[in-house]
Amino acid sequence: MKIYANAPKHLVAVDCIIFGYDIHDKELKLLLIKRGFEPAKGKWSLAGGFVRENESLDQAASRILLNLTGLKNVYMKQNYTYGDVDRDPGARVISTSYYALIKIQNIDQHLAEINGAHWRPISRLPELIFDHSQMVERALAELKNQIKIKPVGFELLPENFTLVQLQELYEAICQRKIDKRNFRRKILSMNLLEKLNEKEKLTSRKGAWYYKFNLEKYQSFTRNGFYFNLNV
Amino acid sequence: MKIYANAPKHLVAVDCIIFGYDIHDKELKLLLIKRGFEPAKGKWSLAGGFVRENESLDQAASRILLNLTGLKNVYMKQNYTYGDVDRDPGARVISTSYYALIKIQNIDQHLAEINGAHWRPISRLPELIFDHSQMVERALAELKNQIKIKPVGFELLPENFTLVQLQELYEAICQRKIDKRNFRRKILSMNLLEKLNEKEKLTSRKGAWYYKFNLEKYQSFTRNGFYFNLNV
DNA sequence: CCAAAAGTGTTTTCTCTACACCCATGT
DNA sequence: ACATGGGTGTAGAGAAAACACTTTTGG
Repeated sequence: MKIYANAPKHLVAVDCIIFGYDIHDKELKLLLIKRGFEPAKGKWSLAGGFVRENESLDQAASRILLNLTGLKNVYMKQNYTYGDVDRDPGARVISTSYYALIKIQNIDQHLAEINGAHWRPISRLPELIFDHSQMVERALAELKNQIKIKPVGFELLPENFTLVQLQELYEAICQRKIDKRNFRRKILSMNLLEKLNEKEKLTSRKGAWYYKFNLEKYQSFTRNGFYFNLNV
Repeated sequence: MKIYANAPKHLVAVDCIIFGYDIHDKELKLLLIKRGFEPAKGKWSLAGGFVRENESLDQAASRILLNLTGLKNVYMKQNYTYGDVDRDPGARVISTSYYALIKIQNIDQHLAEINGAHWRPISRLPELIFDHSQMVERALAELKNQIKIKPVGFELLPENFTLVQLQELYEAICQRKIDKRNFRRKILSMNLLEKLNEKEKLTSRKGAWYYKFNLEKYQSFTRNGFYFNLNV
């Protein structure tokens, strides 16, 4: 039962698992920061911060991401709240994790550098402080699920992308090889992609057609009971 | 970036969405309480309470459930954290919701009564305080997903149950009619149910065989890469 | 013997998977 | 002309869905 007076108060933080995808080396990456203060100074951690008096958790997460990357209006999703008493050796801190999907090429390099942020491939992460590795694991598990049932993969790609690149993204996240013909049939049959009159010519002589995701179509299909489903 | 000193502190609460299932009227229910204090005294709400200094969020949720129902070792799962600044008009409170699946017949009636707790069918819920309706909605959505991919339905049934009862539970949660033959074939083919030498004779002359869920089998199958999947 | 609920198989449809060759182009 | 990556269709297997009658037994 809630009794407002005399109820204890707690430090509440938000930690951001910032995913990016590099179309060139075909790897899913995390934006990590070198912690600049005690405890655990110099160790790798997620981008985090305390929740202020007059901001919601969502706002805190957006603020932290903005300060680190200069990005607004990014796909972010709350993931889990970590509340063990001793999870942070500095003090009792309750922390809610959010994951963000960003277009890696859009971030403000200068800002990121100032804050000691670095991209690290998900397959070779350094040791992280506290329970941050667990946060990453949980977020990655959710991303793997989400990408099959919601068109969130496009948040990680440039506006225009080729079907090869899209497939490589799915392979990087699902960590398995996908059949090219089956993949293309499935994604194209949803009618969510718009074929552009332009080719990507850097990686092959023939060139690959660019596509882009059509959000309007997706939203109108969704209103009619359509469900995204890429069962890869 | 975290700066421990001078960071603001917040009231942190836990709210429990307590699901129960009545095999007789075949309805999914919620255990709600009449709030005994201001603000919103006399209104319906979820069971909640503030997180103490020396307990984790999980422990707080278990404590609240125990105090209300007398039950321990119940299936509980964290669902979402609600952090809008003005969600509680009494003060700024950040609240993490947990849902619990309990066997309705096991609760301590006396304790529940003292605390003003009442079962209400999910289909005809009263208006709830604050954002509690939203909490219920989100928890129910997750339950609908979970019940298809994890054997959590059994948490809501008595130890021994008939296949008819199990199907009715699925129909109540998924809110749709399920084909009897397909349902039985799927659930039995997983080899998780043990047929008992006893019949339920109250609802029919022929009687229906009792079954029980075999947790050991489930765990050993799970270790071998088996996934529960009742695609209803 | 009849009412009421439990229990039981088969066919059809659809979805998923596996698989190999031609195309376009820059050098 | 050839090397390189892009693009394309079909057949077979397995899963899901649709469907109706028989069994049991208390009264």
